[in-house]
Amino acid sequence: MPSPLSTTSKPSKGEETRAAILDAAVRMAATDGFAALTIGVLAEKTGLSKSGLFAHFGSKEDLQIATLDEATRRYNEVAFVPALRAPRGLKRLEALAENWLLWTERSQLKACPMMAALAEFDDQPGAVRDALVQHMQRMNDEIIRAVQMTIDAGEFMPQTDAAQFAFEMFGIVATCYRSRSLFLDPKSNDRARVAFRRLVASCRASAPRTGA
Amino acid sequence: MPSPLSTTSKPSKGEETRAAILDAAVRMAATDGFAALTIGVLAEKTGLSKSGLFAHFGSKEDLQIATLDEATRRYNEVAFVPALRAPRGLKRLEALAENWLLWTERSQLKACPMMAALAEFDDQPGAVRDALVQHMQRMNDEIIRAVQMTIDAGEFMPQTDAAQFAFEMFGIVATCYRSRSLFLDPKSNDRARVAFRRLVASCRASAPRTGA
DNA sequence: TACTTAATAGAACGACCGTTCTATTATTCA
DNA sequence: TGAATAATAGAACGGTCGTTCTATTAAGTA
Repeated sequence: MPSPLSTTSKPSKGEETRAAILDAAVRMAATDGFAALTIGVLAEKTGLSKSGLFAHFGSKEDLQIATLDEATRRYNEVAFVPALRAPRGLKRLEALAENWLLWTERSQLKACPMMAALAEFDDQPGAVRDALVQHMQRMNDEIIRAVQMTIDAGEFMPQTDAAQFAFEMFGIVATCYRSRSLFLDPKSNDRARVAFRRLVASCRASAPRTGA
Repeated sequence: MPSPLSTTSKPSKGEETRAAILDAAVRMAATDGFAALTIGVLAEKTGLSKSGLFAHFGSKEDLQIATLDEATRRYNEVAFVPALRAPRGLKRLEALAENWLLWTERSQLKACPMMAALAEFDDQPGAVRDALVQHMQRMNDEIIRAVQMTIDAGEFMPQTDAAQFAFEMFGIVATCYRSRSLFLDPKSNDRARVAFRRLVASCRASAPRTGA
């Protein structure tokens, strides 16, 4: 039995195909939603047999969770970690927002798999929902930390409610994604940026300028 | 053949059961999502046979659209129309926001069926998605109208972007619903109200006060 | 009340679902 | 290279899906 967790050393054949499956799964969840993520279709798309694919995961539920984990890993890789290169405070907060808005196209995904998961599992109890809540909770906590740093840096007013800020920032990004997929509105990104600037302005320590 | 559209005159037996089916369908879509809205389960829940229920709708797709229409009808009945009793301008806009936040519990629904539909159909082409886009477009237009009235009343700055306001207001409400179902956060409503006040404040014609 | 039509039940369909079992083919490692 | 083991294929399962057909019961109407 190979080590279940992917190590940095040479990947075995099984680990390679598993990675290929998850790649297809993430792309598929983003495009068609988790409901369309059936084992039969996924097997066809990866050139495997149903049972061959199934053997990599003990159950459909495990496959869904693994897909969720992989999507989170990619978000961290292309959006969160790069934003940490920005200096603590408002600069970093802005980088977090911008990277969050753009991470799907940077990952060549048609939509955000996390948002798709949110939509389909937020009211359906089970292990998938639990995993999802944990991922989103962690993301939310990271935003709160970044806001707190901005307060500590003196760029936001000390009475700024960090959790409230995270709530609103999440809403702006989520609505941007929805506006893209539902209304196909090319102005979605700019709308989100205007909203974010408005939110930031209302928390600024110095006299907030009302943007255009 | 009875008249397909429900009239105000005496309802026939068929119309009665159809209404009962749609009532169960809306409640079920809100609670478990549209994916769980299968004909078998719905038949069981209404005490009908599968084929008996099916006969009321030509197809599953028609059932989904009818469920969407019914949900919209109820939203208009308990949220939109009552808000029109408030005087044009900011008062009405605030009533729209508050009623939008509270319409599901006033309708005894566990969640918002429209938000559930948004999540599951926003990227899946078909007649259901088309109907959904139309409903949401209409809602959005109504908000834009209300914002424009607020501008005309001199309560918002003339350069206020009404479409941008609608975008952000939609995001606030949507995130509130998600925060309720995903994080089960009892503070969700208050968070949404704070966000809405912030949005309103940034558009006020007189000097905007930065709320708590 | 009789007749027409609407409303519903029941059985069956092909398709796909997730899952299990067994067999066969690759890969790994001594 | 050869033995142990991992990776995959293929067939089959019971279950549920949406849908269709035919028969039966209920409702509306002259």
